[in-house]
Amino acid sequence: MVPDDDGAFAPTTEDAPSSSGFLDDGKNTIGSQLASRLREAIISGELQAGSKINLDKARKTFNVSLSPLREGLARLISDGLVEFEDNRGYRVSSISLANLEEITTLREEFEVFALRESMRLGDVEWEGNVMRALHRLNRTERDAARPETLERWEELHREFHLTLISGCGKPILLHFCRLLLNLNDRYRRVFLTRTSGDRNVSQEHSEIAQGAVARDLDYACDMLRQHIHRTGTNLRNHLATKGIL
Amino acid sequence: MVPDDDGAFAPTTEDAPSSSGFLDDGKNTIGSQLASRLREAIISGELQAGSKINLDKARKTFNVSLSPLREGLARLISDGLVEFEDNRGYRVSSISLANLEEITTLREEFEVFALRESMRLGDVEWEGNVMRALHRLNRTERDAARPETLERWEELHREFHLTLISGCGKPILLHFCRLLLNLNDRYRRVFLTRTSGDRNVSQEHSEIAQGAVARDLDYACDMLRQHIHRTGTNLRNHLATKGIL
DNA sequence: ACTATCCAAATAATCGATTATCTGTCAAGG
DNA sequence: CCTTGACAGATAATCGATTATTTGGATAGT
Repeated sequence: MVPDDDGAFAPTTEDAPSSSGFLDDGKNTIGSQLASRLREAIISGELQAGSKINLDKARKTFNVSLSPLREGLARLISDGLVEFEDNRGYRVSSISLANLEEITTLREEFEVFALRESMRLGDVEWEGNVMRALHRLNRTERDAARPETLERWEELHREFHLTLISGCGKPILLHFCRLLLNLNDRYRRVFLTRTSGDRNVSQEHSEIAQGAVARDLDYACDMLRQHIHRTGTNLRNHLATKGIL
Repeated sequence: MVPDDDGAFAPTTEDAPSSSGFLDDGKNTIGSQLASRLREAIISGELQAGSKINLDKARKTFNVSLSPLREGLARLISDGLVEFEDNRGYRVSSISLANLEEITTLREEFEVFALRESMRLGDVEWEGNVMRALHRLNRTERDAARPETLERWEELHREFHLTLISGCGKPILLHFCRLLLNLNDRYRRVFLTRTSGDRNVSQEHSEIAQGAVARDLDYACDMLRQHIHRTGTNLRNHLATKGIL
């Protein structure tokens, strides 16, 4: 289905976008399952940024042995969500204004570049995937009162952004973007439970998607850049407000 | 020394550039040592691209237990040099024309961007580091007959490129560039034991470095881009010649 | 011959116990 | 009162053995 996944960074344990999963989707080994659970725990803020991860406690919490625990943590290192130091153990990556700003800047650079390449190279199937992802996202409500809707929305939002750039034919670039999206999502999950009033995010997504399938390179790229930039600005404000320097 | 290493991707086990290492430089745990040895084995081509890594054999070869072996391999996954699949084990990342071309393209985009940021933000110490790295590189000969000189040159070359962009103040970006450099170096180590006749690589490096410290943004970026592009072209030719599709 | 099914060897994943390293605390010496 | 060193508890790293999964080949059925 995906055309070229030859070299490094072939998708390792990412979720398959397609809906009809009749064959088991990874999640096989305990290590994999742990990676997923931990990833969710970190991105959702359940595991506080910067906090140390005590192996013994984690082992008991998840009822597993050290080996798969380390295995799972190792993957989160690749994702940039966990840091490690020899003989000093693991800790959840810390957050900071500088970190957020770097993530935003790099997303503007890389994601926009990837979108441009997708528009240049993407086929009809890619277009279809984009429109589907857009539709599913826009039909999903975000209700701050019901956490499960937030989770669902986050999932579809992530899916939308990844689908947009999925036509670029550059696995490594996709890997980088996926990673940046992970890091970015944590900030949003933690600091932003609702959209700032002066934005119509659904419309922003629609504009990007429509520009993309119409191959209006400059327009779509510009819209995406602004979209990312606005989110960055909003997050920065909330970060400042809610206390973290 | 390095200004901000706050968020994700603080340097994990990278080699310290400075020469006078009076305190132990990481390399502590067996896992770390293994990661280094395996990285060198892969980049040098000793471990063939695409080949499967049999845990049992590796365990015996290196006289270690599974735990540190997996630990080491996990790090190489972060480096993009090893791939992993649940219940199917590890294998050395394969090489391909498409992969090489992506690496080259991304280096042109990211490394040039990082250089521009370095010139914008770098301080005098950064300038000094660049000039030192340049000097050390240019004073080192590459003799195809003596492998140890090649290794030494590769190390200094890598160091030079990383130093160039080390002033950008963006740890994540640096991480990405380091990764791309790793991937790229393997191609060079395997396919290119000497420089193509029509190039004066030392001079290319000098031009980039001098443009950088003179803060001549456009010139330095252009030189770097060309430098990367030429290497990509050379590698592509050798790849085609020496048989791999 | 061709496919499907089952078995055994190979290989990966996990566990529980052991060893090595670190961290904080307290006492002795300056 | 501050520094230094040693101890003990906490924590991380490693090991060897055990369990689970995959793979290749032999066998039976069509």
